[in-house]
Amino acid sequence: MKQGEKTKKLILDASNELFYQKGYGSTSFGDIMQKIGLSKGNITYHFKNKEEILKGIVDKRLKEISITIKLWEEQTSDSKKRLRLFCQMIIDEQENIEKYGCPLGTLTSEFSKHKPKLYKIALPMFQTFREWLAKEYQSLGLGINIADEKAMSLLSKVQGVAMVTHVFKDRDFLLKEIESIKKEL
Amino acid sequence: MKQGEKTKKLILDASNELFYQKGYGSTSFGDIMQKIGLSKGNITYHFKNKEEILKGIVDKRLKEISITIKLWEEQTSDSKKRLRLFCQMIIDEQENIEKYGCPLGTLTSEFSKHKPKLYKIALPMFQTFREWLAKEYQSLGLGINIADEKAMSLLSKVQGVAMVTHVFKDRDFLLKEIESIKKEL
DNA sequence: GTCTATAAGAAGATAGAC
DNA sequence: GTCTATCTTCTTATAGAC
Repeated sequence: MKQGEKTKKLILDASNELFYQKGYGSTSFGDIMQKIGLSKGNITYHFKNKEEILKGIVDKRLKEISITIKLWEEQTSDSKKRLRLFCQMIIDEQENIEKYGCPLGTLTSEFSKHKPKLYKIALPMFQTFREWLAKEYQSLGLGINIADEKAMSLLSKVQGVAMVTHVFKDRDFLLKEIESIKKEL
Repeated sequence: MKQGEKTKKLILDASNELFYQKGYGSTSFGDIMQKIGLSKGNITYHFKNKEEILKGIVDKRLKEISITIKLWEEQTSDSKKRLRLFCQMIIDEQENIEKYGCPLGTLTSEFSKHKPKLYKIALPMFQTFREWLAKEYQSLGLGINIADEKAMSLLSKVQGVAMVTHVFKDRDFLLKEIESIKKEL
């Protein structure tokens, strides 16, 4: 990898972490470049503007989501078990969720009210999960509409748990509630 | 009411609305004062700083929450019905929730990651509902710990619905899901 | 109490030296 | 490619006239 590509990747990784931990709006170019030990003037050599960084992050995350889903599908062909693997993700990430909330939910929420351009960039991450969940519910014999409703319902439950866990800093709640959601599947 | 008090109330009402619709961070003094047709230089005559406006809003909302709860308690002494009235609130506010999310959830989330001072100001609104829900679950014969868990669980479900409804702009989902939550109570 | 004008600071973005 | 310095814009907050 060339030096330029290397720095670009460093900026993306640092931004991804900071956008999650502090939020997009509260993360400045200074924060990002300080984290990787370069001067902040550098950032616009690698990215035209802040929005382009977000796009880079979403691309990166979408690829990671695809890989995660592929792993779940390789682990089992049982759709009910796959849905449980989806829920398990929240348990695996419990520490980060308690501290920072859901990485998808908090980012998308930050944009949904009044930043339509950024919202459109971030939304596909959510949609990917929604569509995959609906597909798995269809495999369980549900019609396409009901399957999508069930997908939304599961997304909703998991987002609620992440949100309340984060707001009340209560990881015990996360564990109990996710287990209960898994059982009800 | 004196003129000063009148203007102060106007600022609080306008801020309350804008903080909900645009978010706290994205609402400027200019936005607020433009909404009520006064010069923006005026604002610090009535409030020391932006944080004080937030405090005023939270005070106002806490009073409204108390009144709402009192109304629910007057409507029925059946705790299960009271819990359903809590859920019904989301249905009554469906239009706003679709557009702007939950007024409590989105505000608290905005602060929870990296603005601890503002977070502490906003949190009591959530706690009020949590404690009241737990009290009602206790009335249904549950022990104090289980009652609190059930309160968290209901808060979580409702927050999830509000969040997903807002992010996907899907009011139909809200209606179906809240009705389903009510039935399961 | 409200106005206009402005200070002070932060953030995104640009320019030119090295 | 990275640095330092600077520009511009926005926002909170202040000062003084009316």
